[in-house]
Amino acid sequence: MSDTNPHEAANSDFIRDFIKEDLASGRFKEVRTRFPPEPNGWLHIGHTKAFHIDFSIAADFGGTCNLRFDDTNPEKEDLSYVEAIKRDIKWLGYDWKDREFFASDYYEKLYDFAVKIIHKGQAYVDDLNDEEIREYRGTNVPDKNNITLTPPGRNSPYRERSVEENLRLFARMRAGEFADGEKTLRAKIDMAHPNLIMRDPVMYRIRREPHYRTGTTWVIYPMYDFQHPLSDAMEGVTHSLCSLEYEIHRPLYDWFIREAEVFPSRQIEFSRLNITHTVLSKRWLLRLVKEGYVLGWDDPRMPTLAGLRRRGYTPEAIRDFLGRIGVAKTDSYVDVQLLEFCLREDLNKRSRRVMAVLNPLRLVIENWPEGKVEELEAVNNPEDPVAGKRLIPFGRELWIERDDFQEVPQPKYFRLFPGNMVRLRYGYIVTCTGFSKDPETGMVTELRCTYDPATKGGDAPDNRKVKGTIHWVSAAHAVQLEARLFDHLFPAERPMDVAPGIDWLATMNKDSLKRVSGWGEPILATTEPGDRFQFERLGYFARDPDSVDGVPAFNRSVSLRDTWAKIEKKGS
RNA sequence: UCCCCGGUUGUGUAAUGGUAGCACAGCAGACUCUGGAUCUGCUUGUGGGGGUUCGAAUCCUCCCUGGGGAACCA
Repeated sequence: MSDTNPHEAANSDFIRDFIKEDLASGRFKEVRTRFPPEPNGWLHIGHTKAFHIDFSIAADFGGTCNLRFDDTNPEKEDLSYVEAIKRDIKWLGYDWKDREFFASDYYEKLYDFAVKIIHKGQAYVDDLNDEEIREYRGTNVPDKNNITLTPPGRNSPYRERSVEENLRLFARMRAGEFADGEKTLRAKIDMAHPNLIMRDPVMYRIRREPHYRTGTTWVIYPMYDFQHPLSDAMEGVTHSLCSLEYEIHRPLYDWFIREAEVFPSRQIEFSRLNITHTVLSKRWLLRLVKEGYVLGWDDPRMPTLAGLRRRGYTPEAIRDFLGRIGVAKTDSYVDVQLLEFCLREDLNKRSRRVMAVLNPLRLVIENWPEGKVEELEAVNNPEDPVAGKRLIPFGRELWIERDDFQEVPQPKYFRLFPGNMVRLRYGYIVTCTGFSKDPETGMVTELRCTYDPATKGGDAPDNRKVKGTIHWVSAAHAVQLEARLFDHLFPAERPMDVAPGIDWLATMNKDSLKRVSGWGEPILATTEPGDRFQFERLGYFARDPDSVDGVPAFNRSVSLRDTWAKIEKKGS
């Protein structure tokens, strides 16, 4: 990708500073990074921060970034996730060229490294089961209430097996001579280490589970802590960038590199992305899907890349966002409004304008001849002259937005009310002469206006001030459409911070999707899924792949900035 | 409890011993055939105490406070 984002070019960050030091000191001669997704779920906006950092830093330093699937857990991984992840990364505009790797391709080499470490007397086969391991580690009761002490762990009774016995046992583990969970291979480090990660971590486990790539070739699988540093080293990764949760794993990362005597990759950690009104936890997102709170992983309300894409987000907007949020070690919560700002800014420049009415009210122009139709010229995009112009039909009966009429106008309201004049965008200036009401409900059913023939196109030859301009659609030519209006899935700014004892699902916005039926310009009948428009005065919309009974559906990607809404809110 | 890592306007992020800046949000105004866009201006910040220094967001120290960790997941 050609990176033109000024924000990331201009700013330095602590990772880039480290890299500059490493290059200056000669610790590394080049920069290689990697993005290591586990193929067990869909990519969301949080992951994009990680791979944006990996790819853009490599690009900044003239280096490369590998895509490596960290697929060492056969129980959760699947080829379909690999495909989805690749599709999403490509869509965002990042290119790993031919550097596509799989940790599962390294199984044989990793096994050899394990043997090497056993030879050095730094690993042993343990017969303890998972519960016993935890107990021996000295912390059988994880306690968030800070009551328990952390005693030093105790050595496993199998810790002092001879190298020969360990070698023999490990080979038998691989050969499938033991049941799942019966034995593990553990690094022999220090059971009294203050960092519990270092208390003889498990390197290999036995699991008779077919792997999506290696099938039933293996019954032992390497653990992340063992596999990751060695995979990095084998690929010559200089800077292994990951999120803060791995910070306490770094001593172990370095330990395996030292003991295996391989390329000294360096791990650097940064804080992961949080966004207000959004959850970015795989587990939470899975529950939303599984329990039907959303329509699927690609529901436009989801923070998944698939969801954002369907919602109408552009790769450019997301990349701009990623350049603006920065990189640091502070736990951060980025305002979702920044993401929305980036989208508006991008879409404002590039999307065609079109008129659509989503809450229709009939307007009749009393002095317009029955049956007469005129074609009026409209600008496709005032921000982009190249986008050209189009013709839209105008007639005696129009649909306008119900909100654009008030029987008794509130202060500062300058749209339609009895006696007031507004401009119909690209049409004529009209004056409201009356309206009808449903006697039962009190709802306004129809508006009547007269038009001024001298104002064709919307220009007032006498320079009279017309404060309001409203959008409209000719009723005789209107195309029916469905608009899907979204609100945050979570009303709380920080939905993950739920009070103890409260199920976060109970805090969800029950009304985050509104489907409304409306009318649009004729051109909207010929759109394709994925097409993006600005519906003037309403927001940016993207045509959804889905449609009901041939009525095209449009997702509101983001609303327009709405100054009036603020005025209205203050007035109430 | 122990170990690790953080705390700069509402939010995010710069300043690497020398004028605390930028963006979003917010507020006010200008302009406008989208109450859009654009433009202008404004408010708000170095968690606290002590120390080093001519000078501290930055270095030292104590405290306060937030996050992470104790999987045969990654």
